[in-house]
Parts: sequence; C-alpha cells; structure tokens
Amino acid sequence: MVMFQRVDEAQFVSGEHEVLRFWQQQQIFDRLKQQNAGKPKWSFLDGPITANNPMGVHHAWGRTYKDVFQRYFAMTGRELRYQNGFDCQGLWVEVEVEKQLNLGTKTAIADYGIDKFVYECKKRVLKFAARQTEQSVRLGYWMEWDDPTQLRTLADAIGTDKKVSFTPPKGGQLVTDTAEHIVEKLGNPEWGGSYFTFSTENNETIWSFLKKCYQRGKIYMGHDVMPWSGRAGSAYSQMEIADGRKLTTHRSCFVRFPLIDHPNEYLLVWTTTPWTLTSNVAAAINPDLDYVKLKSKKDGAIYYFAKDNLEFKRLEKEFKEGFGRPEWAWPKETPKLKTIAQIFKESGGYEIEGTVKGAEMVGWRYRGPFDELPAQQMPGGYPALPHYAGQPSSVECHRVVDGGRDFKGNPMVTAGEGTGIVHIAPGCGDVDHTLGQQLGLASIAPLGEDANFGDGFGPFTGRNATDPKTADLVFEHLKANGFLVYVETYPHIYPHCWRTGDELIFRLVDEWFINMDWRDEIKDVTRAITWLPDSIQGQEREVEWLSLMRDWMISKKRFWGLALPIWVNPADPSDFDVMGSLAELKERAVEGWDEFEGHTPHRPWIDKVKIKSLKTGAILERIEDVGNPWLDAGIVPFSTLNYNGRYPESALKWKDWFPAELVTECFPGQFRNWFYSLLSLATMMGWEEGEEGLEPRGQGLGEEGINTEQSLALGTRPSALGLRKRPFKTLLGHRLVMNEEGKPMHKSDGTAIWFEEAAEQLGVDTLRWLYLAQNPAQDLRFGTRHASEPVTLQTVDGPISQTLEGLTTCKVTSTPADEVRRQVLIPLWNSYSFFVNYAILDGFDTSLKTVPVSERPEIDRWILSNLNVLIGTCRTEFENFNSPGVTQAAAAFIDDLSNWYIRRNRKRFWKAREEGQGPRGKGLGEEGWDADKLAAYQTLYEVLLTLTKLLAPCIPFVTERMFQNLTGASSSPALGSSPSALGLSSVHLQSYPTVNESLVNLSLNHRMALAQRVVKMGHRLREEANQRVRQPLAELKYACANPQESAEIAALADVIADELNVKQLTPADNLDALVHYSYKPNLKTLGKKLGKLLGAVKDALTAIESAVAAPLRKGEPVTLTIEGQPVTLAPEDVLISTEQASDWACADDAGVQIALSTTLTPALVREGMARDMIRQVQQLRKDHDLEENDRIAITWSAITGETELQAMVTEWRDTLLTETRADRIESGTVADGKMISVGEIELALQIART
RNA sequence: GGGCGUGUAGCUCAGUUGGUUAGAGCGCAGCUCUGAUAAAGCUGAGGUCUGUGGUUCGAAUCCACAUACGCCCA
Repeated sequence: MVMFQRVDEAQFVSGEHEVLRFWQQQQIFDRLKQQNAGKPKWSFLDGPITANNPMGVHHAWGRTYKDVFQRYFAMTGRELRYQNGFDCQGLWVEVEVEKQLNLGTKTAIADYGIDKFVYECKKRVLKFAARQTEQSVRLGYWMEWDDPTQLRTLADAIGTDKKVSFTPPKGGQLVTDTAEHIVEKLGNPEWGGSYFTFSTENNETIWSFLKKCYQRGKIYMGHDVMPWSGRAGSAYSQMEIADGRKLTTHRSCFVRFPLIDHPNEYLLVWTTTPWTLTSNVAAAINPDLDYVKLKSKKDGAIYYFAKDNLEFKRLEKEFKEGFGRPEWAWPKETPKLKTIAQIFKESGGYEIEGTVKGAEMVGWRYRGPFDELPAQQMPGGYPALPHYAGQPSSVECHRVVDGGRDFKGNPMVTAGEGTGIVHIAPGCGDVDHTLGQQLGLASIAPLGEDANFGDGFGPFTGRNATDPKTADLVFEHLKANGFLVYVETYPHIYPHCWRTGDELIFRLVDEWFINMDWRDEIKDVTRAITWLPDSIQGQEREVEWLSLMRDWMISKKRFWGLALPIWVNPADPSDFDVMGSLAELKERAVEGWDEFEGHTPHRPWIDKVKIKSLKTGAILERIEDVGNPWLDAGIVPFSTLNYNGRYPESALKWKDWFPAELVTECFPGQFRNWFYSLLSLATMMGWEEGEEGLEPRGQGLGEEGINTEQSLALGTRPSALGLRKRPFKTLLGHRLVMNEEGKPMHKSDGTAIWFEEAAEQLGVDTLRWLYLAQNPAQDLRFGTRHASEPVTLQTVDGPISQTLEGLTTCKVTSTPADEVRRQVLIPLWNSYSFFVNYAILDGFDTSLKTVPVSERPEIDRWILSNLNVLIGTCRTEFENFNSPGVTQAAAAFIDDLSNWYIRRNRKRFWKAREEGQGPRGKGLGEEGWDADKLAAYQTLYEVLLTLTKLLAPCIPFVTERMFQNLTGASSSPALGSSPSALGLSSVHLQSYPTVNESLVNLSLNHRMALAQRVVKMGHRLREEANQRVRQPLAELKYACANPQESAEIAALADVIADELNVKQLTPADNLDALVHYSYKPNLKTLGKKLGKLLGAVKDALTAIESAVAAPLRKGEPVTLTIEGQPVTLAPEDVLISTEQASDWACADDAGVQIALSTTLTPALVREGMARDMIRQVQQLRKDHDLEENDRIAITWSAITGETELQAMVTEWRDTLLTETRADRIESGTVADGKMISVGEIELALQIART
C-alpha cells in the first residue's frame, strides 16, 4: 500500500535541489541509458557551445529544447547518445586569454611562447567546459557529462609532464596519462563524455574534408585587407578596432593627377594617408555628383572635383564641438581647415569654367604620382604572383572609376570632406580592395609584416608607413614632380591598437579560400531538410545565403585553432599540397616529425613538420594560419561518430547515427555560420569520385523526413544525393533572449543574466516551461537583472553571493516566469497537494479494486477522456518538435483539472469523512468505500500520475517529486535525504503514456465544453442582472438551434444548475416570449448571390417584422421583395440573434440561448442570506486559523433586519451548523465580532471554538 | 541600392480561402467566487488595423505607391 507524505507549499527551488541529489544518488540517468540500450536509435546532434564563458539565460533556451526532446524520445524507448559538445578553438578564446595574460600583440604572444599560449587556451576551455557542465546539470540537462572536477584537474595539468588520472564517463578502465594526451581524446567513442572541437579526431576529420576539397581543386590562395599593427606584426579583428579608436592628427594633402587625354587638366584628390599614394591604382567618383571645372589663375591648370566641395566648410562642426566625446575636442595647436576655394584663392585665385557629371568622367585616364616605381609597373601589381603574369600593371589601370555603393546603399564616394574624387589603393584599404576586386584592378600591397615598404618602391623601400619621415618624403617627391597642391594638419578619429596605442594601417595579406562553386550541391542537401519553425522560412534563407555567399575564407592569422593542413612552397605559393590525415603527413614528412610527435596537431608543434612537393620536389612548409572555427563545428556529424573508424573497438558506427534526427540552435547568424558549415562539410564529405553533378530532381519526394510542402513551395525538391548527404533531417531554430523591454542584454553593462541567478531565483522548471511555451520564431522577453541589488543565492551546494568568476549575483525579476509559475506550476502543485492531503486523511489505498470507468460519474469519464486527448496531443507535438503545442495543451488541461474537475468534485472527497466512511467506515462496496468517492480518488490519482509522466520531459523536477510521492517512493527516506540502496524508480524511467482510445469520448468532451459555455453565459447574465452567485435564482431556460445540444445540456443540467446556483433548468423550443430577435444577412452566403442588392437586403432585415421572419426561426425560407425584386432567403442566409425583452436576462452564443429568471421570492432571499452567512463564518474560521475539524459556536447580533435574519437562521439552522462545523448558532451579545452583511442585512458576527 | 520580413488595444502578439460587432494574454478599473489554490471567474474602459489610392456588394486581409522599423547581402 502506498503511504503518501503530506504535501505543503511547493518550494520549487529547494525541491529541485532535492531532486538533483536524488537523481545522483539513485543514478537515474545511468539506469535510463541501460534501460534503453540496444533499442531503436534516436540520433541527436548537439551544436557545440563556446566554452569561453559561463552560461547565461540565453544559452538555456536551446539547451532546454535539447533536453526535452531527448527525454521524450528516451521515454518512448529509444537509445540515445547524449553527447554534449564544446566549441574550443578560435579567436574568441585567444582574445580572452590575451586579456588574462595581459598580452597585447601578436609579437607579445610570440615572445610569451606560442606553446605556452596554446596551453593557456586549452586550460581556459577546459575550465569553462567544467563550469558549463555544472550549470547544465543544474538545468536538468541530461547528457553524458564529464566530471567537472576532473576537467579542472586536467586544466591544471596542461603543459606539464604530470600524469593525471581520468575516469571516462562510459566507465571502463581508469586512464592515466599526461593531461595533453587525455585531453586530445576527450569525447571519443570509447570514453564517452562531451566532445571537444580541439580534439585530434575533430581536427583530423577536418583535414579529410579539406583533402576532399583539394582533390576537387577547390582550395586556393587569395587575399584580404586587414587592419594591421606594424610593431605587433599582427592583424586585428573588427572588435578590437572598435575599442581602439583615438583622436589624432595626420598631415593630409591635396594632390593633382594629370589627365592623359586632357592636356593641363587634373583630378584633384585628397588623402590623409600620403604613403598610400605610392600604391595608387585608380580614382573613384560618384557618377551622380556634379563636378566643377576650376581654372587656377596661377598656371591656367584645370582641376576637377565635386562642386559641393568648393565652398564646403570642412570639419566645421568638429572645430566647434569636438569629435563626439568629451576627450575628443579639437586639438588646440591645429588651425581651422580651409575651404578648397580658399586654398585656390590664396594661390593666385580661380574661376569656374563649368560642371560635368561624374558619370561622364568614368574612364578618363591619368598619370599617377609614383608611376616610375617598379612596383607600379609590375603585371597585376605587387607583390608578384605567378598567376598575375600577363595582367595589366597598376600604371595601366589608372583611370576614373565609379565608386559604387556600400552595403547600406549609400554611395561610396560623397561630397563633403575631400574632393569627391577618391584615391584608390586596393593593397592598402579594405574598401579599396573590394572595389579593386570588383573592377579587376591591379593591387599593390607595399608593406611587409613590419609595416615597412618592400622592394620595388625606390626610396621608400625599407621605410615604415607610419613614420612621419615617410610622409615628408612623399611630399618632397610630389612637390618635385608637380603633383602636390596643398598640405595641411588634419585631425580625425583613427584606429589604433587598443593596447599598445600604435596606429594601425591596412595591409593586404595572403589568405586561403575554398572555391564554393559547388554551391548547388549544398542547396540540394538544404532542400532535403525540414526547417522549423515554418514561419521563418529557414530553407529559403539558407538557399538564399548559398546563392549569395562568396568563396569561403578559411584561414586566420592567429595561433590557437585548427592547423590548416596546407603545406606550401615558400618560393611559389602555387606549389602546395593538402594533407588528409596525420598518417599521410607522417608518411610525407621529411623533416620535423620527431619534434612534433607526442603533441596535438596545433601550433607551434605541427609547424615543425615539412614535406616534399610531389610536383617540384621543393620543401613545403605548413602555412602559419589557423582555420576558421566554423570548420570545427561543421565537421561534428562525422568527427563525433567514428566516421573514420579510428576507434574500431567501439560499438559506435557512423552509419547507425547519421543523419541526426534533430539539430536545434539559436538561429540568427547561423544560416551563414553553423548551419552553413554543417551543410557544406556534409555535402563535400558525401561527395564520391565519379559523382556526376546532380541527379534529376524529384526522386526523393515522399521519403521519410522530407517536408514535401516546403519543397513543393520552393518548386524544387531534393535529389536522392541530397537525401543521402544530409547531416540532419530536421532543424529547429529559435530566436534570441532579450530583457523585459525587448532590448539585448549585455555582459558589459550588467544586464546579462547569469544562468544561476535565474535558476535559483525563478526556478528551473519555471524557466524550462517559459522557454518551451515561447514561439521559437520570436525573441523571448525574459526579464530584468537588477545590477544594483545583490542577492545571496541558495544553491544545491550552499549559499553563494558571487559567481565562480567573482561577479556579484544580483536580483532577477521576470514577469513571464512569474506568470508560468502562477498559471501552470502552482495549480498543478495544488491539485496534487489537494489529492495527497485528502488521500492521507481518508487512507486512500491505490491497490483497492478499481471502479470500472463505465461506472464512474460522467465528470470522471470526462477528465479521463480529456487526459487521453492530451496524451495524443503531447505525443504528436513532441514528434513535430512543437513544444508550444505541448505546453499550451497541458496548461489548458491543468486549468480544467484545477478549476473545473476538482472544484466541482470537492464534496465527493469530503463527504466520506463527514459521513464516517472510508476504510474504517461501514461496509459500502470495496473495503467500506463509497463507490462514488473511490471513483473520485481513483480518477484523480490516475490523472495526476499520468500528468507527471506526460510533463516529465518539460518539468523534470516537480514531476519527479510528484511521482515519488504518488507512487509511494518517498515514504522511504530517499528523496532529499541520506543515500539508500538503488532501486527507487523515477518518473524518467517510465514509458511515455499512450492514448487509451476506449477512454476518449469526444462527444462527452463536447458536452462538457458546452456546459462550461452555458455556465460562462450564465455568469455574465448574473453580472448584468446584478445578482451575486450566492443568491439562488429560480430558473434557467435554454433553447438550442441544434436539438443534440439541447439534449447535452439536459444531461449536464445538475452541473450547470449547481454552478450557476439556480433551482432548475428548463428546456424550451424557443425563447420567443422572452426575447426580441434581430436579423442580419449572412454575408458569406448572400454576398455572392446578391452582389449590390446586399445593402438593401441588410436594411430590410433590420426592419423586418417578427411574424414575417418567423419561418426562418423554424428553419424555413422566406421571400422578401427588395427593390421590386423577389429575394428568397434560406435559413442559412440569415443570422438571428436575441436581445432581452423581459425581466429574464437573456444571452446567446453560437446557437445556444439561455434566459435567467431574475425574480426573487422571500424564500430565495433567505437561502441567499444563509449562503452568505456560511461564507462569512468560513472566512472567520480561516481568520482564526482553525483546523478543519475544530468545532465552533456562532453568535450573531443584527444591526438591521432582525426579523428576517431570525427567520433565515431558523429555516437554515441545520445547514448552517453542518456546513460551518458549528455546535450552536444563537443571537446574543457580540463582544469581539466582525461587521458583515448577508443579503441586504447588516450584523455583527462572532465565533468561538468549543 | 537590392532581397526578405514586420507595422493591429498602454505593452506583447493572434487574426483561416476577403465576410457580419477585429481577438487573446499582461496591465488598469469594477464585480463575483473561494475550507486545495500564491488562485480563479466575469464585466468594462481602451483600436481612424502606419498612410494614401485601387479592386470588390464588402478590405486588417488582395493590388499599387508612400512611410517607419528589423534582418540579410559586395
């Protein structure tokens, strides 16, 4: 027999802590894995979380999905892998480690030692992997986690020779080795545990991918322009630039470029970086601007520049107000800038000869200021590259070009600052480079890594770009050759290295690319995937990106990351080779393998290895670049599944788990990041020698997992090839977590909410429900972090007032979370606590013989029917990955349970005790139980127990507590107390409920819904008639258009009468006598028939005589004459509604009419008074904190209406005494009473315990 | 500049193939109910459905233009 434990307030958060301990002690998760081992597989693929910081609430959304769907499929008896992933490599880790070590520059890192730096990166990743593991466990996220303590031990031992012991999560032998050697194998198929993208397997599998690309001829070297620090010898990311902007002054100059085909005419050009003039290739204009033709009086030369710039007061605002920050005031020693007009005036005056449209200037050729430099004359530009041979030199490119528009649609060249003619040096600027690429211009990249000029720049060779003397030399040269017009000091905001303060320059660097001309193959795979939610049109977005994307730049000039397996001839970049595995590298190695061996394939160790070119026999060196981290994340459908078979002992077979059923991730950005890399890598990996392009479309139609509607809507279907290559079948995306105002939350301003802050203040079940109920297509407005209100959090490990990182924990509020708790979790808990507490009082025994459902009251069958409908809904929605569908249906059910079933049936649970029944009572059926009462208990028990299983995936903690108690497990001291022998079950080890079709009774559900509708209408009528519900009313009449519904109401008449407190329900054919009818045309049917006549018919119906319209109410047609024409209206053409016409309050809703008698008789009034009295006494009992069984004596003293009151008490004495558990009720002196009113009468009331 | 999307109550959002008095939740106000409930129920106020034109018997819905915002794109 189940012994229930008394249930008090829910205490959700501390209850979650108990459950976490329970799961651990009882090893529930391990038992779940054992239970499902060998069953059909359900493959989930986790997108790696960046192990670089602790988790915030924004991470918990996606992780809730991941956990919920895995739990659901586990409960349906599927075997899962439960592998979490950590994203480990890339700039984001480097940046944090740089900060941590206070290294500002690439050279500082090199000085520190790349090896030590890489160790630090590994340590950081392991540390935060441990941290995120702990946070995920707190979320209830069941994965095959590594022990966080061991991860920290490994982190500490990285870079040392110390041997460390490690227990693989899958069990088996204890591993003892250096941390390096353990760490590179984390997550392998034999050990289990989270996968780490820095693992050798992961990196090596990317090598296989790149090898395939290489074999298909898709790898090539290209260029990119990057912000660069000469002293640091290092490139900078956009993020770093944003931090390092400073106000500085440069000497800017106006220069003239002589036009070849217009003697003595010049383009007027302006620049703030004079050194880049050495590398000028073209001059850009805006074709829409007017350009003025100015004649200088000094020498008669003609200058072209934007008309608006002639008198433009350059930096006038900045001269007065500074550059936007207090510390950025105009430098005192710098004079105000002159207008161009002023400059020409001061050098002898000018006159304007006319204007010309920019568009007309395009194509004009000019002579550049440094055309004599060898670099200017080299084919294709500088530095020389083999494939540049035969291309035009910079000098040959010199001409006026259209500057085009930027990505916002703004013209690249504008009037205002400058001259409206922009000097273009594609080797010295980002924008210039892009434009040069578009126009096929030569590119001159003058600077080496040290920011010094290379060979081929005459007097500039060896000089530093940012050295002021270099600018002097430029000016000297320009002056000597007649190019210089004017030099000035120009203040502006310029990027600097955010740590050293060095000025940055832009430098063209070599980068490696994948030619993406096989994009159609990827699109094909994209179409073989179901993209959810529908409304965001993920498939279309991905296909669009695939159409627009450029070649993939996979290299990055950094230290920590995938070692790109590209070995290149330093003397000839076209002589390169790509290694597909470490084995291949070992075979090809001619130098350095010994030094590398024993290390992970990372810099600096891998850089030692050299191979010999098969083509030329030259020694090839590895390019220094590391890989784009999206490669790391994109390869996981292969690297985590033993794709290359490097773990032959493992049971894990790639084919068993590929493709994954589901991938779910926060989608903004991922269409061009993770989703893109997953799709691209899988497409390439799936490519086979001899594969001839694409098969005819449409062969995959109807295959499992294909959303044919989506595909059809696109007009294209995946091919069989696409189906074979797809790495996952369904993608569920979700949007972002915002603060309560819908604004992004930031770590920097203290608005980002740490996971533990939310978990310990709001409760994890609450959070999970919040995430699951949210429409994934919309941002979740989560809540607010109050950065000025520190709080101490009670965690499962005791109180904390700061995070592990030392950040103060602060108060978090969330309206939506509060709503979830109030509307879902508390009603669920209270329903459960109602059941348990009464079951204890009554000694309800779950093993009693079951009352057959067919013999239970209708309301029991109703809730069981609803329950089974809910089971069906939950199953369907989970299978469709539609969690809002689950939560919505469940919330509606909980509301029905709490506010209808339990409320309506309370008395069935009470009466047993009051009538002395129950196990020890007089014999009434099963062990003395009243069948009706037993049915109530058994029904509610089944509902609650099923509900815990249904909701276990969503709210795993509270359902576990309920399950433990409902099944009697907690009567042993397991939950939340000392460890005990294994064997206690868990809700999470149960099978997911299945629909019992025999209990589904849709007509019953419909009938009850109808009764609820009538009750609702009745309440509204009471409101309108100003009659409180405690006042009994004599009669409710009802009439239904559908006779079936009339019968349904009759069947539930007692329920409705009770709810509405009316003496009787009376069916009627119609309520014609009580109401006034109004008629309206049914536009839907009549619109098409009548057209323009509709307006007249509408008027006619409004004015129609009731007698004329009578046939319509009986379901017969009526013919009217409208504008001289006969118009026949069928019953369905007219909508009839009722209005009140008597002292009966009337309402109608969807074919049901009701009328409520509002006439009160003295007897009814007295009964209403009695009910008021009972209610007031109950309130007093509550105020006095009396127990349910305490007996009382009631004393009253009337203020008004003594006679009526006495009459009421006399008439209702027995009821009053029974209902309030009173022994006496008498009129008398009330010393310490409460003033109340019953009906219209005022009195003083007092109770005392007897 | 191009592409996609979105403008509906104070806030967040629904709104079916065009159809009758445009809905829900939250918030606000009032009333009611309550011996499981931290609740709950009912009612109300609050809308020129971004604007202008068009198609139609009829437009939040379809079309065109305008406008604001968001996302993506070299």
